[in-house]
Amino acid sequence: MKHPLNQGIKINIFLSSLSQQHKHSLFHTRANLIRNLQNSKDFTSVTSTHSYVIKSGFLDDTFTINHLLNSYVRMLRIGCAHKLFDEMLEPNVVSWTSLMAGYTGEARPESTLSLFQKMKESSVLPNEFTFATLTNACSLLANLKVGRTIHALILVMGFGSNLVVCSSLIDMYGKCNKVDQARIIFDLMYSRNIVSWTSMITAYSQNALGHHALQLFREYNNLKLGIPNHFMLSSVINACASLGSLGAGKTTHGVVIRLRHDANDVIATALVDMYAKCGCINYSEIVFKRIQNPSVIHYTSMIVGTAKYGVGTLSLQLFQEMIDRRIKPNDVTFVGVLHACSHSGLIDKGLGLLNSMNSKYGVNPDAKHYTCVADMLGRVGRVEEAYQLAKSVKVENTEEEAMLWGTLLSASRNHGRVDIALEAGKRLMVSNPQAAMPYVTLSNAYVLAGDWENAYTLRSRMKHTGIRKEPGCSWIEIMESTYLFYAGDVSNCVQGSEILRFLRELEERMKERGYLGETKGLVFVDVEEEAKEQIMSLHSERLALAFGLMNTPKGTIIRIMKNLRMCRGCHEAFKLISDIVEREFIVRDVNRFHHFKNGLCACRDFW
DNA sequence: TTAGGGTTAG
Repeated sequence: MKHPLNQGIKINIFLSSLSQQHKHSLFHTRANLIRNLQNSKDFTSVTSTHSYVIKSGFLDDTFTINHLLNSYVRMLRIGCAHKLFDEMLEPNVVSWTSLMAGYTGEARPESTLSLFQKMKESSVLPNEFTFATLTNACSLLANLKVGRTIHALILVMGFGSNLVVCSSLIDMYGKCNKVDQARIIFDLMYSRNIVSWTSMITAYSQNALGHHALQLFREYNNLKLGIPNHFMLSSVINACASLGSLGAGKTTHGVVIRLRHDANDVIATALVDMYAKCGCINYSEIVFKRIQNPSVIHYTSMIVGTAKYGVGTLSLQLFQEMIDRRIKPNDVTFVGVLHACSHSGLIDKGLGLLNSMNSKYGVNPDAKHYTCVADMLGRVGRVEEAYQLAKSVKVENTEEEAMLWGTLLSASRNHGRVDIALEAGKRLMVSNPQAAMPYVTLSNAYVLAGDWENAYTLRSRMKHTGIRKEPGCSWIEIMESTYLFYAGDVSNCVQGSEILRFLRELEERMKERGYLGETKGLVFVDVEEEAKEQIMSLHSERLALAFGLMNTPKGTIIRIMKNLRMCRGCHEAFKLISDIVEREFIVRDVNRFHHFKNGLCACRDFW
């Protein structure tokens, strides 16, 4: 095995044969080359320094070449990095790890893993960064089986207690939805740093456990372990977004401003996303407009936010704006614009975008884009077209399959196509036999078609196989209190009768505007439990909406709107409620934002 | 010199 300091020894032997003046000159040249590489902002300056490296005779110096390799990795030029690596005389652990990190950074985790296989055949031993990089590749793959194999290897090689490795393992288990396993690793760590705390907060946030994420953040602050950095704060903002917790989100934004992280790109994305998910698209817009050079991710975040808010035309305007500014859209951008078209009834526009994705913008449509289009067609009743499209789509994994055929199942239930619902349901049951959604939705499709026998058979099968549906719930946050509504249960609501009265009024007004929606659900008094549960879920969401209209600022109402299944495919209903909101309920929050802008709301809860 | 963060359809 090579000594880790081999390259240092080699250059020292070489230097010992040189004059003092020459040695000094060489060190100076090398330092300059490395500084140039570290400061490189574009590919041209890296290639230019590369040619100096060759001219100065440093091609055999592993330390310098590692810097060059890392610069290519930073510029996302993995081909150049790999070529350089292949030409290296003595690649060390940093060279191997840097190249592996490069492949992971370019979303090619399989290449990272196969490179590791080659590394094992070499005489270079992996270190903690190699295992952290490998673990990251497993996170990207979201492949728990491979991740566990790497974890086992980590334990065998004696890195099981390493700080760097443990932080990456927490992240990996979090991304594989094994948050309990992540917590076990976190709890067993001998020492932790801000990275390990952030990894655990992120694991909670990404697994819909926002309250746990915020609790851990409070713990970090109470223990006075240090000032949160932008990594930690962006994870906390994401937790607020996942909770739809506007209050906590604003408080964290206050902290961000106080700690002067508001100019950070990733924080800005998290804030745009958080405000949009909390229904405050106007705040998202304020944050967005302050970003000096918005990237494709900033634009995409705004496009998705406006799409979910129901203003598809604004999403399309933003899309055009980014194209005009020569910002290249990516695959997620197209998910956003297609989603916008779907939720705003802009069918022709959506189909046009799908057809031009590749030819005009160089983005290949894949299963997720076709799912958006199937949804778009399904919403307006073009279920047959959606079905034909779905059959032609090549899905790469069960998640994509679930999204595509789940979309078809909902659309066919809503439009009375029991035949398609049955096929979609069967596909979903085969790919994930434990999922409750296909049983419940297909059973509802049967009920809607008057086929009680099949609905009953399905329900029995569900019961027999022990598949249970978690009760649906919705929640709203009013003046720092959270109100939770479980499906079919309004017992915790003190203003129940008032809400019901308002709900009736709202329904009447919707009917006046032509909304036909799901009112027929209310006659399902004798349907099977699961079907009733779904209907009651809808009903409780309406209650939540009514409650929101009476007590909450516009933002919260719109967040609830986002969740309201009753508004699916009904642009008119959306407009109606938006009108009501615009007229009656927006003043208070605007004033609150005035204070917030001056940083007065910062640190109230968390510090 | 190598590890952590952002946007995603039912």
